Amino acid sequence: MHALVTSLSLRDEIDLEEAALLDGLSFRRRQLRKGEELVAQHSRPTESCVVLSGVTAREVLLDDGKRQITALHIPGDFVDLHAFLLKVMDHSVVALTDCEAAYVPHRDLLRVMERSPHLGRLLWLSTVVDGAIQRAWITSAGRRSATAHFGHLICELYLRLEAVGLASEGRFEFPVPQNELADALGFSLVHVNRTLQDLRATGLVSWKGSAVSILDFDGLARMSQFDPTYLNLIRMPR
Amino acid sequence: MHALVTSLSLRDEIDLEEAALLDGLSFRRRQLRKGEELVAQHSRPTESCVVLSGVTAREVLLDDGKRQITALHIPGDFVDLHAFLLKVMDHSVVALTDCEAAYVPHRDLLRVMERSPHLGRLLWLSTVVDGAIQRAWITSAGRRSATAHFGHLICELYLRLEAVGLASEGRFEFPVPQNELADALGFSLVHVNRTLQDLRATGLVSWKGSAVSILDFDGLARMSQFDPTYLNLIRMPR
DNA sequence: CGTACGGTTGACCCTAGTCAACTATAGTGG
DNA sequence: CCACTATAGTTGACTAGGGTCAACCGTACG
Repeated sequence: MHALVTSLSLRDEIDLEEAALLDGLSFRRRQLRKGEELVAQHSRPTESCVVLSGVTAREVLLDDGKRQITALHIPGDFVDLHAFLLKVMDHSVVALTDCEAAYVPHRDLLRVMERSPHLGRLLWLSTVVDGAIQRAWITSAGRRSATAHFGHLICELYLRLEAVGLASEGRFEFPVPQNELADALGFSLVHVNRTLQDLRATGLVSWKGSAVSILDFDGLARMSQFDPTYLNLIRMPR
Repeated sequence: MHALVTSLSLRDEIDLEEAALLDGLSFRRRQLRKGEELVAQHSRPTESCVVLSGVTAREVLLDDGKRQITALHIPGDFVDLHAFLLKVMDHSVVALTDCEAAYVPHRDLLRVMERSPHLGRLLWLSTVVDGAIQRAWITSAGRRSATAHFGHLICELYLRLEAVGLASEGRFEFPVPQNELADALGFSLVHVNRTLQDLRATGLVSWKGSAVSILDFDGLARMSQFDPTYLNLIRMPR
């Protein structure tokens, strides 16, 4: 599980011994096609899942057929560490693109945490950062204009993808249709389309197919009231 | 810190030795008047804060003066355990009513976690449950009608308050003005008022001043698509 | 060349925001 | 006891943002 070393070391130094512990974790690898479930709602996972490639989403399906995506996950993200403590999944995790995922047994995670309380804290941290992102989403949904909401998400995705080497110079690939963006933003499909046009019109963003390009990050961040603090992409002792 | 024993034992058995560890935690007690800050944005706390009485809120202030409340906290809740890992607060925590709070030094928490990995997991769990609640809020904001959104919040508050003995028989005290509810729900003040009138008209809820009464919990839960699973108010080995 | 999927547009309507006034209630000081 | 004030709640009128429906376009792929 070397992906975990990379991902956890985004936020704190990992020493050789710790890296060896993570590298030695046993896991099972799985390929998923777009639309497949990585983790099912109401299941009681005994392993937790790390995204290796592709984009995945946490989704809640309501009785009336509506869907809300509550988080987007990119390579390196631990997608259901919660289940380790919550035991029962209150939502499902699905692949928005073809994906590769690694499943690590909970008992192995437990062993790592016993041997290294520091790694335990870093795992904890990754769930806490998820929470911080969710707070930003709540704020966007409640109090930001549609363009600011969308722009905020683009800033967030860019920094997260850049941190794992999947974005640079303002550009990244994001092969997720407007349909799914709508469920992440809480918009209708039509409104996503129109808001995106507004964003293009500002000259801050270009988005063609799956090629996203931020033409003026500072400008986009300003108009979206985006402050990257919450992502905690800073290496410091934790 | 006996409040912690009560609160952590909502979700798992706590044995005598663990209870003694928690009871022995040193802390400083503080009284707060309505409107005062428990934890300031951008601060780097060296202690984490447990609510002993009153209602508190996590709030984000935007540049344009708008405010979003991203979480409500009630007695027993650990309000900024995150800061233990995030280091820098990306939001503030304020008292919505007069409050009492206990501040526990991080180094003492660390010691407890070293002596009892199980308690460490339960502390972790409390942040993970916060995350689950935030996901429910995102879903409400994005995909539920105004009445369902509000109703969902009422169900959530009731179960959380009931779990700590502050609600029973469908009734609880919630001395939080519509103004603040608006910032929690992402509504305008006027819309809170009108949505509350709609809720009253359904006959499911009565809300007079600070006296909230759920007249038909199942009915309210049904119309709000409320499923209590996410609150994890079940005692099981974690 | 047809089909499927994703993106785009227009027309219409409803939900919810804004502004502004007004009421109710509790607390305060004369 | 009665004004006076501050806070909370309520109402009406108007408007803007965003949802819904339905059609249409563009492009990749078999």
